[in-house]
Amino acid sequence: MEYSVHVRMNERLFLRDPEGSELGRRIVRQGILLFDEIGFEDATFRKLADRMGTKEASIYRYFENKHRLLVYLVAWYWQWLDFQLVFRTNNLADPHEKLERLLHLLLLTDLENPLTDDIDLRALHNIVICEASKAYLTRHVTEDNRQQLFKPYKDLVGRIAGIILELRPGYPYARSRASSLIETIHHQAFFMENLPSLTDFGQPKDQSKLLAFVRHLLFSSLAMPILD
Amino acid sequence: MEYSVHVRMNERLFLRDPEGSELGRRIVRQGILLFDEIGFEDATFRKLADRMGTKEASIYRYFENKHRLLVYLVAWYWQWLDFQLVFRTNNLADPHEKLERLLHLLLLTDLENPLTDDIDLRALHNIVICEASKAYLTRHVTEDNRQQLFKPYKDLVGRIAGIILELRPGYPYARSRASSLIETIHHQAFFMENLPSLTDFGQPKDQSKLLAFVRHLLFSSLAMPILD
DNA sequence: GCAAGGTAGATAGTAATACTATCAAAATAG
DNA sequence: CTATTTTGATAGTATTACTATCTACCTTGC
Repeated sequence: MEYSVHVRMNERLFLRDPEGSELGRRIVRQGILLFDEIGFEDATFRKLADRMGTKEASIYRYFENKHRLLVYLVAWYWQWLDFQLVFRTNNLADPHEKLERLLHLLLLTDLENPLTDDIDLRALHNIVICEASKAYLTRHVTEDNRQQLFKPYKDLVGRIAGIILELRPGYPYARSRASSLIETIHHQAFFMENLPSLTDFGQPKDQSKLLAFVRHLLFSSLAMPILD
Repeated sequence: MEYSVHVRMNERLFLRDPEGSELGRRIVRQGILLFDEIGFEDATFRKLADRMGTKEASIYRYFENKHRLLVYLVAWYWQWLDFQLVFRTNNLADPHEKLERLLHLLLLTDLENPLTDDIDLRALHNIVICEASKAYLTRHVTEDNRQQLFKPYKDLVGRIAGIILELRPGYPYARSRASSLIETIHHQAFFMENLPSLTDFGQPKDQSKLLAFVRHLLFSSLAMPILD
């Protein structure tokens, strides 16, 4: 039995819903591959159109600009991750175990089907690591935020914060702990790959050592009492 | 008595040493103000030239491009911070106290002279928070890294890792702990300002609560034993 | 089978960006 | 005071990031 979990996206993320047409779906899927291959900065709608055998103008009918496409992809990823988290921690009682599952999800270690809905999750994960912060590190964060473009990220952070509070009721930094956990994992993964001397996970790149680091970091902060 | 601590920069960061001429110094100082005011993306060498009353071509004689200027500014900041760290922890014996000083430095809380060498440190600190990651989140990280452009950052991380190991000999993640500390502080500072629901430091923006969070995060991870 | 409405393809064009080149004027160094 | 370097001024190119328009096509509704 196959489940098709359709992720309904915020309408302000696009001009025309890309999941509503074949061309739109190809823009999203090929966009992921292009961003992954040549990076966000070097990507242009012209290059994407060429690779797809369509025209620049057609892509502009779906997305206002390249930045909005990035925000869309990243938002999709956070919604996917949030769903995965709910699904995989569904009938677990122990919040410790839930957070353990979360760590594996964030590192994308045990991924059964690398293609979901024809979306290349490894490529998308890479984009999130390398480019996601460019989605909010702009002058128009405030306006984008007002349009709810970052809601999926906030929802995920909220859900993680909830689990943190299950494990440690009264912990006063649940949201900050959640957002910093996500960002730290991605940063360290990027550094491990590109600037390994900023980490302790030198060659050979040791995903499991990175996991051990963030696990220790997370659980030690949740175990230690707060003294003021 | 005045000290002029001249920071000698890696020669690959520029085409002509900006500290070697009046025009060069103005490019750096006005560049900081421009990046701070309108952001890295919207800044151009033309706008910088206009604001300085000089010409685009003159700036290109100092810096290959806008990205290199950013890398220069960020590298300058890390060298400044590294010096400050050495200076302010000079005759301290207690590594705990050293790390405490570091936290204050990273947050730029107690800054006696906001202008060092005519460089606006508050503006530069802001740039580091909002734009520094764009210095390495590019396709040419590896090449830039080979040219030692990130050495100041690595040196700082190495020094912090050293203090961490004083406090906690044998801690296996000293470098990752150092780099994640820096990144976490900057991320949380950015979120507090722009996406406060990702933090627990809502309005009114509470710098001291952020400090309390990272302090707890840092020292709990260094206090907790590692179980494998 | 056909009209109406919408989607995509194709071409063109504009303003801004990210540079490069050149030459003369001005500053400075020996 | 001359030689060299630095800056100013102007110009030009390729690319980017769009916007506009028109035609072909493809539904679907009747």
